[in-house]
Amino acid sequence: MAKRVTQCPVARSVERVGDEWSVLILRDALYGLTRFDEFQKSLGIAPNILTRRLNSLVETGMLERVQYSEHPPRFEYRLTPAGRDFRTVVLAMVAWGNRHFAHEGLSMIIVDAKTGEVADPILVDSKSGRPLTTPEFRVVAGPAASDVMKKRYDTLPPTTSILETAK
Amino acid sequence: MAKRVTQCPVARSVERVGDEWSVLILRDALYGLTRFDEFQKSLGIAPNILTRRLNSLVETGMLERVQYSEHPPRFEYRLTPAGRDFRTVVLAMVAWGNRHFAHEGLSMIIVDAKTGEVADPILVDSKSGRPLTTPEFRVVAGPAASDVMKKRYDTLPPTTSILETAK
DNA sequence: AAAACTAACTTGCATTATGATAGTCACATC
DNA sequence: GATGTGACTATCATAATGCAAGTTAGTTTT
Repeated sequence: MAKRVTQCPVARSVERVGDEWSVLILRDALYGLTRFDEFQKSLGIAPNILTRRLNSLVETGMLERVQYSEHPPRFEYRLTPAGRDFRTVVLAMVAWGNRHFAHEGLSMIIVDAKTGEVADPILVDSKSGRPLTTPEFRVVAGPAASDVMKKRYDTLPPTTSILETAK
Repeated sequence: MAKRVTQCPVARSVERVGDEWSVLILRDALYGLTRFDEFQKSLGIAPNILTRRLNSLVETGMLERVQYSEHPPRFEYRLTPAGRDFRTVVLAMVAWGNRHFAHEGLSMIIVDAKTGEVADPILVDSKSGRPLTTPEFRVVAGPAASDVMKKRYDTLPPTTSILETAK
């Protein structure tokens, strides 16, 4: 895809993790993997592709390449704060995938570390605690929105919008 | 990427929306777009690519191709329940993007539709209302997990894991 | 001290996907 | 009859991905 100059936070996310490997690499990094060959074994990815993806994740500020041994020279890839916070998106994917594509039962769940009770992840407003469902909450242009973004997200959508209104 | 047979809900999500356009198409569909040329104009995507992506989203159960006019024959792409629920992942991306890549200010925000107050989206457990942060919550293998998944997610990670434990 | 091993990559080349442009087809409207 | 619209398909150049093999800098084994 051509490089885009966009304000949309979704498009910006896609620029960073919008290929087929980056999300899986970050999933593994969030799980605790840090080394080149760990990722390679876990993902079955070709080494040249892994190199490219790791470099791009470093460039976009998701990972950091850190030398952890001088003799021999060895490197590991550590999550940056932004990369660590990508956990929220991964967990949203886990929850969504479990809701719709786990016909033979759940193979991955989120549980309370102490009690072991299964958690059911939903998005809420941190202040009010209310779930971010439609039509109670809307997506609108923010203070720094460009004219294009304003035009798009401050007017009513062309047809019934799910981001704005329940169908 | 080669077709994978995996249980991981993250990988399953990536199979469906792991290319550079699908997430943006779904973003637009969630906004309310349904027609071929609406997507084309909005995204600036080549028509042959759009055809392929729409077909793949229909195949994977995210969209439905529905004829809304017989004379002339006209079609639109409607979100399935799974596609509509993908809103949760998109909102997680919006929140994450806003937290880390909106240095010049927010261009897209989620607000209370009535009061207009800005919402701050976080993931919580729907039952207890507690935020799904580490180390209070862990990701573990579920009842339908394969041996590979069990081995991976029921044992302690190789190094400190963010999915499991705070760094 | 040579041989094998490990981690982290490159290089070369075939295959596949993407992207730009142009063209098609069934209608509808002027 | 000419032009317009919606939803594409076809062709071909460019770019990305994938596989296999090779490289480099060291460490460990025999």
